[in-house]
Amino acid sequence: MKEYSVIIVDDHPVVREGYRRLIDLQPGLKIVGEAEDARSAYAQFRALQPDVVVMDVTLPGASGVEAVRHIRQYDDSARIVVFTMHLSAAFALKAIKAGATSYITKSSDPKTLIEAIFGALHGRTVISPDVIEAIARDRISGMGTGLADISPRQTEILCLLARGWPAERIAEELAISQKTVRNNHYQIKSILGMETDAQLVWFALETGLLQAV
Amino acid sequence: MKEYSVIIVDDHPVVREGYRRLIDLQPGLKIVGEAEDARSAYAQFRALQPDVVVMDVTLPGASGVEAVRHIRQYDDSARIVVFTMHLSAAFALKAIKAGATSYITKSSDPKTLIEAIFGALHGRTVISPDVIEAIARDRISGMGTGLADISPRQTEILCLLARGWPAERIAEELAISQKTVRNNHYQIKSILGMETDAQLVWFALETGLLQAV
DNA sequence: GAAATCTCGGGCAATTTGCCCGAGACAGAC
DNA sequence: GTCTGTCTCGGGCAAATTGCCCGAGATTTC
Repeated sequence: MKEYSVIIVDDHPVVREGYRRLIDLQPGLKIVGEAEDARSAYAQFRALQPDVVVMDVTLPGASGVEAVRHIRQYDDSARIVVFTMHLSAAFALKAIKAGATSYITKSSDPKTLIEAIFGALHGRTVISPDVIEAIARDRISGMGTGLADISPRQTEILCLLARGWPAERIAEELAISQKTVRNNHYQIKSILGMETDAQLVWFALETGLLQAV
Repeated sequence: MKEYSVIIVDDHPVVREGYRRLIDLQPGLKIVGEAEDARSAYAQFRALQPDVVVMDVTLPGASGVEAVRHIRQYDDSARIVVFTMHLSAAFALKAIKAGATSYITKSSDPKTLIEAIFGALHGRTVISPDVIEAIARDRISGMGTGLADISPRQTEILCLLARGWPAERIAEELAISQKTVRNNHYQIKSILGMETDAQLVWFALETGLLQAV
């Protein structure tokens, strides 16, 4: 039986231990390397050329989604299983768009992860059921994530607004007038159907535009 | 050598697998039960009377901090090691106040967790170094969490504001006038030194007043 | 080259914020 | 008992912001 090589990427040591029990003990799979951030994940991939990468997308420093994109740019045939705690449709879609083969949540049954890994080896995409449900729910109630409804510039402004920046500082940062920032602020709330600024923060959090510390 | 019993509480199966490798393989410790939410953690504790509980505080449904309090109410001598991904001074202080014996982050070296468990058996409190640092930083730059500076009523209002509720709805909910809500809104921002409402959300998130999904 | 979209901002009424005030309730101190 | 402090609740009012409409120039799309 051929043994496939896996590298695991997660910033929490205890989770990496968990992978060892789940993956390394699985006949046919072998963990050949591990990384705890995006940079070293990429380095490990180049050095070890594993058959599959299993990675979280919330990593210290650079985003895991960036790491996925980066790895796929280097090797278009790379198989990447994203394994994360975030049960968010938008997050999942972002990861898939960036080139992830599969997207599984940490609340899933361990065998779902194993199936996803073997699936990935054959190029199959596996999305865990809870995420599928989240995506469906999202589509039904309100037309996608909403992120698609606002322009790139507005997304940029939303990002800063949600970070808590005052209009004045955003205007400086983007070199536009405060009035424009305010107009966009209003437009964004209006398009997304939000009543308060606090809701904008939650929206940014849910769509993965921003990450909670 | 006496073998101590441990129950583990975490909503992510892979993390529970990690515990198994870290704790169960450790001479002197044995995992006798596991739970994936606050309710069943309490039930398991009553049923199994373990020497130590190792638990995350972000659980589906009821907060883990509540679970800690609940368990300690049932058995004041319970030893509880909180093991979580949240590197937040306020979060840690809340857990300790609720009765946790130790507070360790998931980014810590696994042996820190093991030390904390053995420490807990002897009633010693262990706080992981990164959290200690966060607490110190917090104390230095700006007098504690800030939560102590606003009144209970204001905390209540902050909570709703940060959830994204409009003033109107808060007024209804609390049966007070919109004007009072607005006045408090202003006072809260003023006392905490925040400029925008979005910052309030982040504050509530950091202090553990609210939890990101 | 016409239509659509994005970006940028002006204008203006309606609302909210920022900041100050006072009153009633309720605690603990003296 | 009274006194003082703090909490809660809201009025008032100028200054600032929001909500909503508008138009112009730049780009993209068909």
